[in-house]
Amino acid sequence: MSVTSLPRRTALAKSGSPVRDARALLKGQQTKAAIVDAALGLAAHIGLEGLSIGALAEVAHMSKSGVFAHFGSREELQISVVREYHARFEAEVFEPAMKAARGLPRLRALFNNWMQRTSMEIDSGCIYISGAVEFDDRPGPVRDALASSVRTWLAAMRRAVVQAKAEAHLISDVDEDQLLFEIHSLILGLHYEARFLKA
Amino acid sequence: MSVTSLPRRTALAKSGSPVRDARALLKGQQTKAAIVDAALGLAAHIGLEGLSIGALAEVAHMSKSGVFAHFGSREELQISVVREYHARFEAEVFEPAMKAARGLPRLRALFNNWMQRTSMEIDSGCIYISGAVEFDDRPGPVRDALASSVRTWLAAMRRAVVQAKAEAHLISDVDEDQLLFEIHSLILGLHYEARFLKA
DNA sequence: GTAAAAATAGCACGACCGTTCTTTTATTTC
DNA sequence: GAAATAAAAGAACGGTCGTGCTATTTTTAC
Repeated sequence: MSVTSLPRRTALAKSGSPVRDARALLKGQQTKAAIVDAALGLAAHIGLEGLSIGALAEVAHMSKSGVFAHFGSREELQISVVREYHARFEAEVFEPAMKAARGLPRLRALFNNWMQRTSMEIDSGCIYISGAVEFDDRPGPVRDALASSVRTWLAAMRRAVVQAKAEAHLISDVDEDQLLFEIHSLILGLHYEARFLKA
Repeated sequence: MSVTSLPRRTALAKSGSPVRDARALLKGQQTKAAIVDAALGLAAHIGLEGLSIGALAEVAHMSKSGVFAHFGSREELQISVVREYHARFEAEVFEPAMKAARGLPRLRALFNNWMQRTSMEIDSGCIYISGAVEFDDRPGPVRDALASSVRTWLAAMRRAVVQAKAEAHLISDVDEDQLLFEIHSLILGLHYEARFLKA
């Protein structure tokens, strides 16, 4: 079995002996992370709505009920996927750009990272985009989690625009919200062309 | 029954008495048109993938098999919906704009009609956008029909840009494809904000 | 009006879905 | 080690799906 060969990740547990807490995750948490990882890969291709527990179980080499037990409902699984996507997006797009100087350099870094990620997602898809289409008419916790993540990211992007304007790196009468909207739109256009109209 | 109160549409039949041909569609064609109409309304909300024959039958007040018989497969139904959407898009966005003067006026008219339709689709959705997300990883005749329709429309939009440049309504060094891309992107941004991030 | 043909309904199928419950296995605690 | 506990599997449920087959009804043709 390859489970024991997985890298042990440390984490703070809510209670219990501090000895274990400092060493590794419980086995359950470990496989749960592996399931979410597989689910994210699957959802990126076929969408959050297309994500089925049966297909996920097959990919994860587990039984349906084994997978299910970790989440309690399909909705909770979808939310876990959204949260994981959010974390990776932040780590890959947001955080590296924070090393750039405040103002236009940082705004450029953010946009470049965003574009680069979108380009690399050509064969996997962005769940902020596919999820928006799938859940724009479907209220509920999944949509809420999705919208919350997107709004968090757009707010970060907006801060960068405001700062660039404050640093006088942008002409003074630029409309922050309009610029943010146009940046976002270009990403959506890139995604559409690359994913759907490719070749 | 309201079927007889539907507007009778004339059409060329493949054979048979010319007397009937000039008067009305066969009953079958009539209800098929009604089914496609209902299917389009349904697909606009829940997507082409979410469109199920059972749900459609309920909306159309028919049996599943009654609906199914008109298409022979779910795929054929989806393609019919795409074609119907294409026809309406053309009639609503493209054709009225052709009355505007060639060049920038016509380009503006096209863009305005496009924007207006997108705005009115806030509570129904655009299947050129939702379909792109649903089928970007799913090759087949539905994707082909969808991509063909979108490409036809984008090509028309591009012609308008080229003409506007030829009429010297645009500065001479504008890149037609880049402008087309930016126009398309703005529509996608509008759709995203209005449908998903609303309120 | 009657016969041919088309349209629709009814029913059943196998497949997959999310979920629940029970049993077995693996892990942790002492 | 053994006992306690967590994790995973297995089987079954009711439901919906697309689709095929066979009647029945409605529409067309003469």
